[in-house]
Amino acid sequence: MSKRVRVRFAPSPTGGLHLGGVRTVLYNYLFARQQGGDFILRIEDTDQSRFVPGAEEYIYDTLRWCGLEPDESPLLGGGFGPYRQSERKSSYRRYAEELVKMGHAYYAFDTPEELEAKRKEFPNFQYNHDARKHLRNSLTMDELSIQELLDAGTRHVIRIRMPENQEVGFDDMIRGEVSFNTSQVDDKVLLKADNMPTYHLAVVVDDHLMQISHVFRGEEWLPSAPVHVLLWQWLFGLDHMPTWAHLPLILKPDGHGKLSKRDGDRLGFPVFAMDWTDPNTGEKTKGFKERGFLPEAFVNMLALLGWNAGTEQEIFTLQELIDAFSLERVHKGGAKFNYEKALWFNHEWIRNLPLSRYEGQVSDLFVQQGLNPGDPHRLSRIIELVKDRCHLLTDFPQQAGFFFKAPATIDLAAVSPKWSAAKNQFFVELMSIYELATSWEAEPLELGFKELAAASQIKPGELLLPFRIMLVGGKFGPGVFDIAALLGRVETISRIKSLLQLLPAV
RNA sequence: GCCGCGUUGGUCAAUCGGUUUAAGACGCGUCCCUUUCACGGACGAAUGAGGGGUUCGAUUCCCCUACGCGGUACCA
Repeated sequence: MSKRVRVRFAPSPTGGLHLGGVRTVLYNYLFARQQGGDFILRIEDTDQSRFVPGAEEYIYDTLRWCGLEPDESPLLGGGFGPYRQSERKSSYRRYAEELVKMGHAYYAFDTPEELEAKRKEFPNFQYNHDARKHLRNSLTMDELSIQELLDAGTRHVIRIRMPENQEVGFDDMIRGEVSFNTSQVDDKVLLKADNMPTYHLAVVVDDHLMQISHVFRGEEWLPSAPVHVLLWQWLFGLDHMPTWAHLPLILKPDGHGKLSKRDGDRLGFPVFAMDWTDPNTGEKTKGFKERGFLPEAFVNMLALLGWNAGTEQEIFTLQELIDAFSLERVHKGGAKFNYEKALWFNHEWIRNLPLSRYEGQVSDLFVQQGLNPGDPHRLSRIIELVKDRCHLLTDFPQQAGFFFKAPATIDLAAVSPKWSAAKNQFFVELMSIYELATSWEAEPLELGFKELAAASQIKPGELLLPFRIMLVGGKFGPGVFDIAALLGRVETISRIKSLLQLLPAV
């Protein structure tokens, strides 16, 4: 009885993929891998008016970046293709016709304009079992005129004929028993006038043809689930219907409602996985990738948004997620997205991942900022030194820029109020000592510094901050002597000298 | 409006009727460490929407109300 696990992610290629979409991918992927099943990517491009060039490629790129690659897709192919619904167009009509023959669907000749007018007249208008009695469809017209219209090629759609007052329920993996009364759901269009199926027909037909065993989708689909269940019942039999799981939504951090790309702009964090530029409007939306997130952290954070292992573990590798994941532990309620926590996840991953995983990207980031990363070995030491202070990959240039270029801005106010002739003298002497230092390492540099301080009768604490400002320009960064060691003799002395010149004479 | 799904601290959340003074994490506050900023450590503030039941006993089960969200397209 146990059939092979086959799950699918079925996005509509209309723009960038946002958090919620990627999380749906993730849960599909985790389940498939854990169960030794297949993860399929199917492109739901049945709405030709919403075609957006590049959106499909964006999906591939995003899945690749996240490391959530499908087993079958339009690109990869597979035994159940084509994987783009527009290319399966010809296969849908016969199912719709079959439903008409069974009496579960009907032709409707109302034009979109007519229906729009109706909705304007009656705000609560629904094309349901009641309304259909008064509209232009094959239920209200005689056989002959229907045939005439059809023969004449009159534009029409095929609608599902929802039964009256019937309870349709199913067992949701996350929510348990869910049921709806059919009188409350209207006669959804199954086949559009352009012969393309709507989502309702296409999911059912394709999930059947592709032998999908489990469907994980957003909670926004719950209200139309009875349509899908009925379609399964009539077309392929309830025994073959996939198991459903409706995922909770990801909500705005403030206010209310589903998280949308607009919230990102408004609140200053990414919502899409990667940067996306709408080719039609030119509108740019920022992505987590370009913002400086590691895919490991992004995936980890998403997994925990609505699911938890029931243990105290929060940092998970993909493999650990595959092993620990379970639908039973997915929350029912929606989760408000928390960017602060996302930053924390990224910070953890920056600190724990081997440098080799991301030093190339950090190097690129330096180049983008006009800094020359130079020797890779030195770069690694620098990254190692500052990574505790970086929540994002993009924080590195800010946190370590002074290693590659003398500070552009100098926090003079941090030193000048307490500046004195004695301190000035100290640094003049320090330069001579460093000039002659035989070993340019952090420890001996610190030792020389402190011995001189003692000899000058100044507390080292009074001198350390000025020294830091000289080298770094501000009150941040790793230990000063580590910095001096990596900066080298020439640069260190040069920076001491230039600050001394900026300070007021005393 | 109607239908559906939800509701534990500011946020993510554990608890699957009974050693719980209701975990843990993020964030926040205080302190320690650090003669910078972080990291780290210690401590702290902060939670079961309201009302009825069921039960010896409810955060846990049921009902009602409130609130939130979703849906209500020839979009997905």
